[in-house]
Amino acid sequence: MATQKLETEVRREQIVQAALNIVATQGLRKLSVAGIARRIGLVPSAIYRHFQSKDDVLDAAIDQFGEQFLVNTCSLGEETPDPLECLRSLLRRHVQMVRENQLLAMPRFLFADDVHSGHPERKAKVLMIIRRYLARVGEMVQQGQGAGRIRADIDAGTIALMLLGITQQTGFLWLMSDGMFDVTKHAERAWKIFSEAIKAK
Amino acid sequence: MATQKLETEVRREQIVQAALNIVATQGLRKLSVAGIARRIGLVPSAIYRHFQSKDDVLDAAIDQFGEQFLVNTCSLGEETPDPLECLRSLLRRHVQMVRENQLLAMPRFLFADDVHSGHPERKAKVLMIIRRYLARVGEMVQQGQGAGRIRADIDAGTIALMLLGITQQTGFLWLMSDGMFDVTKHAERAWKIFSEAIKAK
DNA sequence: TGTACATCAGTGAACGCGCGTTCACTGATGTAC
DNA sequence: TGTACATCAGTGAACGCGCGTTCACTGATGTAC
Repeated sequence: MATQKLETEVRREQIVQAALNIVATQGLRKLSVAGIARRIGLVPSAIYRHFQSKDDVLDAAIDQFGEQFLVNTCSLGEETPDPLECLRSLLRRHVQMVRENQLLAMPRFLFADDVHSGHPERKAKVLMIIRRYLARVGEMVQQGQGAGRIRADIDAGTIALMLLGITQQTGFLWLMSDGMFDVTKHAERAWKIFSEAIKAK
Repeated sequence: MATQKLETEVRREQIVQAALNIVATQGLRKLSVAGIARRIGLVPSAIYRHFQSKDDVLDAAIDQFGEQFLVNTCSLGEETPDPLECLRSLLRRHVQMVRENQLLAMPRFLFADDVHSGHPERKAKVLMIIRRYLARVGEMVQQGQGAGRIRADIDAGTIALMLLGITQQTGFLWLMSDGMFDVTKHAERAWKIFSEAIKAK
């Protein structure tokens, strides 16, 4: 056979991305060393040239997911001046990630299995991703409250959680319907109700 | 050893309940025939006196979950006349189920693993549970719209989905925080924002 | 009331499959001289 | 420019563990006579 040789850095990226794709589309239980290897045209044992264990691959995949998930929360503040529009854009981008089957990885990491129990550090890692998201969204909300765009009598953390809730909901619907449900439309409707509720009068 | 003998009907209930508890508290991956047997003081092979396979146990556990989840949606209509109060009661009861670690079984069935892929009927079964929930809640909403208590310009299905979203959100927070987060308080806050948004003016 | 027998829940040893992991080996690439 | 050697990604066979499942056997319970 003799597959083309590539540097370990390249292979590591390929392996992590393959693992993340498998988790996002098929779930954590379907993640196998053999499956990862097949995706990038390698033999299972070749994975061990680049990672010590399957667990190490999983950890790297969670990190990778965190970056892909949080990248949007960083830049938005500068682009869009209006905090409400900012929240809306964030929701839209995450709904887009759902439609590209990227965001499903999160609940699959969370609810699947041994993210908990055997691996508390791993759970803490996922928790940190969510904390960063909530902190960033909370800042946006507080900016909006300071600017008189968002009702100041509602806890900013609650608003951040509810926005995450809408995103998670679209992921849930996308999964349940095998991509048939129009999650974009649902997200727009939910946003309409939600944004009217938090908008300053 | 010689454990006490019990009728197969009794054992079936014990097995299903044990399986459901394991899934709800530890996740689907931690569900093993040996684990189920240990919980009720049997030897693994004894399970096969009462079920043909582990898959059969899982199917029965999903059915059992569906009953426990939907039981509240049925009776509420008669007890509480006000549709808005009715929705609130339903949310409260489901938050209570979250706190008792019962409701976590749903996302764990859904996101865990082979509920999909290998077993389309199983996914359809979970889907049906959710459809029944949404249909029931949708009815309540429409009653509320007819009675002038809920805004009639919002799609009833969207409202039902958002209420489910709040419930799911509390489950997510409960899981992430290992039960430390005050999900009841969060649910009350979210309900306040949500109910104000859908209440007829 | 006592005996023989059928039924059936429970036991424990064993099997087999999937899968993560190891290990000796290969062969291409780059570097030293 | 050519040769020897070190490095290291890739290979394939093999191992071992976990776990679902099977099977022959046990022994308690209830019923027929």
